[in-house]
Amino acid sequence: MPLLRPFPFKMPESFMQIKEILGLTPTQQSIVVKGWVRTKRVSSSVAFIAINDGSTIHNIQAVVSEGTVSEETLKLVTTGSCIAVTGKLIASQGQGQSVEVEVVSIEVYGTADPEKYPLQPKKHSLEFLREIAHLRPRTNTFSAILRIRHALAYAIHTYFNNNGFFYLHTPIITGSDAEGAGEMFRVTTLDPINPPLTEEGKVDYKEDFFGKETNLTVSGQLEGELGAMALSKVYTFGPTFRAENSNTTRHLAEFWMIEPEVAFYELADNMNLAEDFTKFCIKYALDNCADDIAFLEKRLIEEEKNKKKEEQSEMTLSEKLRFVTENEFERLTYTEAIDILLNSKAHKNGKFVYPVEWGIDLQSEHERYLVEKHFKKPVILTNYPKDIKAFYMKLDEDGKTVRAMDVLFPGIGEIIGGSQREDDYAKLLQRTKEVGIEEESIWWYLETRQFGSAPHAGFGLGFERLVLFVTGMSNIRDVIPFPRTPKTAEF
RNA sequence: UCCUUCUUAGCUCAGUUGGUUAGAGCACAUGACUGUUAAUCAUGGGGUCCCUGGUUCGAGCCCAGGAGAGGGAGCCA
Repeated sequence: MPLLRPFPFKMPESFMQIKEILGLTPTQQSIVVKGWVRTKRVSSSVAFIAINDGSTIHNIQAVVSEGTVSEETLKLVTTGSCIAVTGKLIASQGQGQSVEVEVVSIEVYGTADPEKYPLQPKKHSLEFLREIAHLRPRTNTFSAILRIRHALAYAIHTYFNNNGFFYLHTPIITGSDAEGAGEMFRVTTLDPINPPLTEEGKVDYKEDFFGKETNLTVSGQLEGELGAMALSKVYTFGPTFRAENSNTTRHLAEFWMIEPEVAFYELADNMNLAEDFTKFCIKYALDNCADDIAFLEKRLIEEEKNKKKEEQSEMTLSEKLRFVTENEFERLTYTEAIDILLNSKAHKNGKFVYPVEWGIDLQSEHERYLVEKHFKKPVILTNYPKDIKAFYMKLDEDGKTVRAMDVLFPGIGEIIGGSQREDDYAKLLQRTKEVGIEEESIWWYLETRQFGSAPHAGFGLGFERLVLFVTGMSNIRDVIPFPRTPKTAEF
């Protein structure tokens, strides 16, 4: 990413980041480098210090000639310590970097006892790094992931802004559990030992902070729809919470979700939006995070060497990303997908653990077969049976299926779930009753269908699943700085 | 929540049918080396074998219970 400064303001050299310094032409200009020491190599007359400040995957090399820095100071410069180096920017005599800093002086901001500092210059397992999440951003792998995560967040806002969407801030504390998207986290200020009770002996939430039961949101969609009924094109991008006891590489208790909602969009428009949007974001990362993606790609190739041949992927990370941006997503209905599965060799040979028939909720093995074996690219499945989908999805003419769509990605599974929403008041009311949602709890949602109702559609994208795909990582706990999962809320 | 695998040095792991003083690589420390690229070479220090209980003359290894972690599944984004 090029650094864009809005006004003609020259950064003082003492505040330049390493990314910027590495791009300068060396003219022996004086320079200050501030960052954390990655490695130090000492020989009798010269020492080399590799410094990183997180602005780029690349380190800058500081060269200390004999006699310039006291031995006591140099001794404090260890892996993990934080230093400020003052010196001259010169062309490097060695291979591997074009510029380096000829050191005049070093100030040690913070030492790091090498006997105790856990991140020593060697390979560490991702499991170990998860235990030291407060330090793992200092590794190449995690700094690369965090920079890509940032770039994707920026790309998301850019895409929507460029396409006439407004960023709508939906509430994080919610009084409705209407969507039924999952178990919720209770929000309360009541005394858990001695709560106020009703006459029937139940907890009296009228006494609670909000005067009713409240939870952390599982989705901003319903409020997003309210916004779309006024601003036409809106999106949310915020934290979302699920109290499900899921222990998988694809689920978090706290994650970030993007939910566009658009008035006058029907299912086909929604699919176009989902495809165009994901392609834009991935392309943005490819164009702007080339160094970080190249680093992660190299890391993956190393990792795959230890795998069996059949488990190794056919494409490198960047090939996989380019493949997605350059090919059409395959679009088919649920019913067509069931036919493909029924006619598959896997089904005929009894390879599927779960049986296939019209009406089932597709299992991971079925989705994987469609995406990874049959089509070998992202797939959009539409028009699912109404019984396995949410109450707010628009009923098809046949009365059996709804205008739902799931976007399935290789390796990740469902990355997007969306639908055209039911805009007919009577039908929506009917569905809420069928599913057992109390009318009073979402009166405000139902009312939008009575006052100027309009066809509209939207979807939800799990941000971490997108980051997972772009970084090529395999565990969702490694693409969020501080993961929240069952039994884990450290840091 | 279910299935399954694992837990031995700071990290990654080996440890034979139960048998003396538990090993390796990396990391770290010290020394050597005139420019290194996670430098190289030499030497050295470093252990609650996850916890509790049991079997046994004897347990890192066998048994029971517990805790934590990984992978898969379900639920989903």
